[in-house]
Amino acid sequence: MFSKACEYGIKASIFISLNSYEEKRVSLKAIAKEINSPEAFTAKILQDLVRHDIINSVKGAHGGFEIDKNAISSIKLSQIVNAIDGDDIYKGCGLGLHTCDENHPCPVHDKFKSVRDELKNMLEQTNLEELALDIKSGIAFLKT
Amino acid sequence: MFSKACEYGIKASIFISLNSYEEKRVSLKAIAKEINSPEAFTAKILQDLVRHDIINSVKGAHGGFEIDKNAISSIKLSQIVNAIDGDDIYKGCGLGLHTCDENHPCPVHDKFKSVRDELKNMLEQTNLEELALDIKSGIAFLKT
DNA sequence: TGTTATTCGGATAATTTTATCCTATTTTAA
DNA sequence: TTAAAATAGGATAAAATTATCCGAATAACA
Ligand code: FES
Ligand code: FES
Repeated sequence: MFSKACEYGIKASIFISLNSYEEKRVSLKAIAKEINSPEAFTAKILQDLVRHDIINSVKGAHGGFEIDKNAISSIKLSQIVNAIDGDDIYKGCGLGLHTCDENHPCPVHDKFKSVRDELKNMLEQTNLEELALDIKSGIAFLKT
Repeated sequence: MFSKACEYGIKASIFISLNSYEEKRVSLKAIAKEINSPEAFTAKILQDLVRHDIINSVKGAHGGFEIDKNAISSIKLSQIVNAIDGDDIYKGCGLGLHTCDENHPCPVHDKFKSVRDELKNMLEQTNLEELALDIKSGIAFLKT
């Protein structure tokens, strides 16, 4: 459904949120360890999120990644997915036609569209805060 | 969402259905042309569907691919997706945890599960016949 | 019987995604 | 001023997916 890059991006963002609530920056190393991802690859993804202004990075000793505490509850999953995987998952045709087009639909268009729209709504309505709280309260986990 | 291989597999199956209703076998070449897919790659996918007993192949002159006319309405999209992409899309964790597990859920589990289940239901309830009919009646298309 | 049309299957290549490595840059603090 | 701790970013490699090529097997038919 999502790319590995996107999965890492989401998990990393959740972990960063968790720490940003406590004014703590987290290092790449700590993130990769926590979400069980390859370090260098994770670095690329974080850079991408920084460029998209979703997270913030601070270089040098005592640096790391953080998210504006006041922004956490307004950052939606859709922003992260968009930044990393683009909008294909929302707009693409289920059977790979060049574009999904009501006026030139593929055979699964109607059925596919409703699923895709539900996914879209889910991603647009879910914010980082609620996800982070589930980790904090111990009812959800970032790794197996 | 689906792999290219899966997209081709679905489109090919629809086109074969369409012809099987009229007792016509279709060649690899005709299929690839109709669904706008690379021929040799499509061949691999068709072989896969044959091995999974979803479609039937006949070698030699006047050979080609066909689907048992009486089976078309009972072949579900889910069978094709399963044959080609496996069941990850139904059962996998949205954030890539090793398994999706109610008792050890990732932060998006609940929200993701409902989308995934809707997708699953859609694929399990959609059969080849209805898709083929949409092509036949001209309200849907297999290529751009 | 031989030729032609076809699928099958193995080997290989191209592309994309995922992952690693190394150096440069920035910042803190001793 | 120097050392240490960190991110940035370019180059490269590994793995997975997508795509191509070619000979073998099979079946129809002249
Ligand atoms: S045209 Fe295929 S999903 Fe809309
Ligand atoms: S555990 Fe992640 S979707 Fe169920």
